[in-house]
Amino acid sequence: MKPKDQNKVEAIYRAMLGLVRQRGLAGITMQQVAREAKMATGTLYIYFKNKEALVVALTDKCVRHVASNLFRNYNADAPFKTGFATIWMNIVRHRIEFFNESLFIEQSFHSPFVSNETKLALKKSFDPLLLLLQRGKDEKIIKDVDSFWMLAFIIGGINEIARRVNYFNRKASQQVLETNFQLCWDGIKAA
Amino acid sequence: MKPKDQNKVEAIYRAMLGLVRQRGLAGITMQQVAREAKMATGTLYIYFKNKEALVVALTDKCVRHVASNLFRNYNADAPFKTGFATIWMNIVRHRIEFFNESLFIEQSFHSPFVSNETKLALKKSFDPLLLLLQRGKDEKIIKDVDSFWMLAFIIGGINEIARRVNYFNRKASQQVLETNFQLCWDGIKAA
Amino acid sequence: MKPKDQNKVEAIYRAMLGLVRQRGLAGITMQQVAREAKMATGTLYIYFKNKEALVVALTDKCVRHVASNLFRNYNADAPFKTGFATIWMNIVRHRIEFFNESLFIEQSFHSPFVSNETKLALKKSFDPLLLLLQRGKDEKIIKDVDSFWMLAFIIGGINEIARRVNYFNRKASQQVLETNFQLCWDGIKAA
Amino acid sequence: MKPKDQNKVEAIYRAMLGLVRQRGLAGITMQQVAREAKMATGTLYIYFKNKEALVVALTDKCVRHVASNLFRNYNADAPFKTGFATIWMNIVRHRIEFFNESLFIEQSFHSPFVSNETKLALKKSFDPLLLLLQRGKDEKIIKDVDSFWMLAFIIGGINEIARRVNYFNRKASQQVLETNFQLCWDGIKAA
DNA sequence: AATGAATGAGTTTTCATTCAT
DNA sequence: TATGAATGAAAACTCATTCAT
Repeated sequence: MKPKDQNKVEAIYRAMLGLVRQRGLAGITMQQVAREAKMATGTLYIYFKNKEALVVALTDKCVRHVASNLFRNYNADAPFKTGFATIWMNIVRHRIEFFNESLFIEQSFHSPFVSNETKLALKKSFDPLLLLLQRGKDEKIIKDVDSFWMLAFIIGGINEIARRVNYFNRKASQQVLETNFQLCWDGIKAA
Repeated sequence: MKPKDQNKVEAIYRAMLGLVRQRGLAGITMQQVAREAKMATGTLYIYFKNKEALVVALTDKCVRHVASNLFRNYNADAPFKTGFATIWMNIVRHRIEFFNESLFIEQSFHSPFVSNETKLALKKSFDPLLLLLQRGKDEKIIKDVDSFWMLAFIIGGINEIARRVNYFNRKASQQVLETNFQLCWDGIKAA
Repeated sequence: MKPKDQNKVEAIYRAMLGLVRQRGLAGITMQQVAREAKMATGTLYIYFKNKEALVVALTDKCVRHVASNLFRNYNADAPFKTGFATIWMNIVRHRIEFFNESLFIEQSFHSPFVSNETKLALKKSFDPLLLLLQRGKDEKIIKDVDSFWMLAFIIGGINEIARRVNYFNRKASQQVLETNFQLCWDGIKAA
Repeated sequence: MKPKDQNKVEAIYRAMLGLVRQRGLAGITMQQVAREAKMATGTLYIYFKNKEALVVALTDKCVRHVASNLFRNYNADAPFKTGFATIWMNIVRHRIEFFNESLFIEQSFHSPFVSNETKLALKKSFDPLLLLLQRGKDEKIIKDVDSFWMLAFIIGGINEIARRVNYFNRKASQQVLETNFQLCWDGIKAA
């Protein structure tokens, strides 16, 4: 009586994420995943019906992971800048630490597998930030710019930091992050 | 690779770029490319030795395309802000219009095909911008922030604009671009 | 410009039929079929979407083949016994000569692939015989037995002849067939 | 094969027989058998060395089952017709009731597992009937037709009755059986 | 003995590449 | 050159069998 092993699922996920970075999502073979996760190919199919199911499940997990981290320690009652800085730091740290997950999400969103539902879920996880931006605009703290584009500005900068940390093997010290936050903040703050 | 018929080559490139967006680079088959380019599979191999050669050639082309557009109309002798705005607009317009090319570059950089040389070439195409940023810092017009991270800030915002235009089917009017430029400018300009 | 090759389809069918006899339907691998048909495995998939499609197509073909042979040379206006003998001989000869097809039909009917439609088509191909039996009963030439069971009696005997010819490697001479027909005829004819 | 628990063995046999009808012998997986027999896959291997051993054992059992039923209540000293009718009824009833076993025998005979010995055993189980037919011929009660073909005629009709009862879900009443016997009898009886 | 997850060889299917036309 | 059927190596997936519990 051997129960299904949650560690195996984790190992499979870890293997996928590691490989995506090297080969790109569709360049990955199930054999590679199995080898990387130290199990037989057949075992993958005990845990996932097929490759598509694996991709879908991992995408969902990554999307939920993002959502669960975005607003950690965020207090909606704190002053605007405090709240915004908290979220900004959350996102940038998540993106850096779990860069492979972001990469995986991006790639899987370009595969024919992932549902619009999942795509929407990712988008909706940013809603509280949109709410906060609205409040900032109401309080005249930040510029009165369409939140869609302001979010682009904020997220874009963050993404690129994470990308560079990972691709150019740079360390993002607290100092660096604060400097970068300053650029972002000066960009959005009301004149 | 005997480009007797340059139209065919273009058709193949166009097919690749269109498909990458839908399926991701590695999800593409040569048959799909051929069908999309309205020719027989065998014909692809008249123009390109194999799939790798096709990916490499297209990557090179896209990288050269970026480089050739970045500094269009840029006058190194103009005032800093004028020059910077010119470049910023060049990049954002290129990224929006040729979004599929950017996507392709990103994906092909994750494939085992593309050489470091090509990757470096892309990086180097931004050198004049780095030069300009240095001048801006020297002239105390912009903040004294490591150009590596300042570039991240600038490019990140631009990337995200292009992404949103394409994924959310938004129109980026001159108005929108100027507003976004303002955010960026306020971010980098010296206090 | 090489057109799809009908000979290939025939070769595949022939290979399948030959193999079914040795291994049973589900014991056949696509590789075996390909080897037997003297082509590469991949080629099978040019002609048939997958194994199931191949089985279905061949089943249909065999069923249509039976139907097309049952009533060859049959003249509905001839005396009952003449007509009946014609059909009886048609069936027995078809079953003997194309024994592998019968075998294939039987096995594929036990697979999860084949539609009820196909099964019905086979059943319906016997309708003219049922009609003839009815006439024979009306004319008091044959016994007044439910045609369903009378058909069982007729067909059962024929099947077993074909089986024995093939399994025991016996020759079914005209003489033998006539003797066997006599058994059948004496069975059904009115007292 | 340690038949500690005969119930398990029976359950496995029952599962096999049920599945063969639906999927065909070679379409059956050990997992399906296990599920159907309400036990774990591993358990099958406690009772049978491997799949082949299971098929062989069940085939033997089915063949022995036929043999044991053919001549039940048969009295070699009774008049010919009485004896023949007894056997005919035995066979038809066995074939109808244990149709899945007949099916299984037929399919397993087409697999590479079953030995010629087993095939011969089945054939030999009909010997007493052949003997009886010879007596009938000697006594001029039945036609002087090669017993090989006369048996084909007799068995063929029986097989088809069983097939139709099972495939068309028809009930074979005593009445129906007697009618069918009459067809057979009229076929073989001397002119 | 019983279980069912794990294994990996074997099968089905795909796809880059070749080749006859 | 252009075609697309043919090829066969490689990928996805299955399943008989084993093994730790």
